[in-house]
Amino acid sequence: MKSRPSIPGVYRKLFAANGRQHWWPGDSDFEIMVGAILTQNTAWANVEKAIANLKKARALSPRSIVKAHPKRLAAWLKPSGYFNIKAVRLRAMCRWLLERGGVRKLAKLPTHDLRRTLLAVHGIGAETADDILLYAFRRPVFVIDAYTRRIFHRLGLIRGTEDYETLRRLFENALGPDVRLCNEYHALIVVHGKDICKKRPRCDRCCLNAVCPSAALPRDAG
DNA sequence: ACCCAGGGTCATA
DNA sequence: TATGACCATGGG
Repeated sequence: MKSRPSIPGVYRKLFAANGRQHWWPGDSDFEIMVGAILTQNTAWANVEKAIANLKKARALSPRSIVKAHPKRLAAWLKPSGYFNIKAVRLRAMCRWLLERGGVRKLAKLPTHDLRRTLLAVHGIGAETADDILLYAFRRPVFVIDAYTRRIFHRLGLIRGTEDYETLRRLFENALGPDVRLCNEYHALIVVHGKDICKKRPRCDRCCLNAVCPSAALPRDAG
């Protein structure tokens, strides 16, 4: 007898199987924001190398990045891929920080105002903005990523084609405004998402087996 | 030699 | 609104 999946129920399973993830990795709120840009469609291991380059050059600050030569900035970012584009995006984010008086001042804004101004920055889209809101500004925001869509589609809770805001509200309504919960939930999804509902899933070994309708099927029928 | 990774922008229909 | 091209490195 399987229990029906739910958004809070999936969290309990993920947490029970994997424990706390201690996210977001980074030594400062600014480093978290830099990581959020650099990790766009990019493996985190590559992002770490780029951030290490910035640290070694003592360039991990808004001022250093804005005044650095574009060519040199791109060179530091090289290991993270898309380095020309990310150099532009990183500069845009740092300019925004400086113009707005820094993280401390921005932290006074209500969440929806903070999101609006973040989304106005070139290179910051919905997911990156929410990464920054949740992990750098500690706002109760649920981040929707490709793993979230795939896993919850597989569980039969969503169609997977809903737009970003629709899914974000769905999750936030189901969870309530809980920073700790949003933080841990998204971290669990990203860190363990690769092993869940991937092609030819081993449903018998998946930690969501007990709540996954697809797990009862013989093969990959999802 | 593929395939993919903690997306976003821009052009086109 | 909704696809598609493009960006680019590193690990499996």
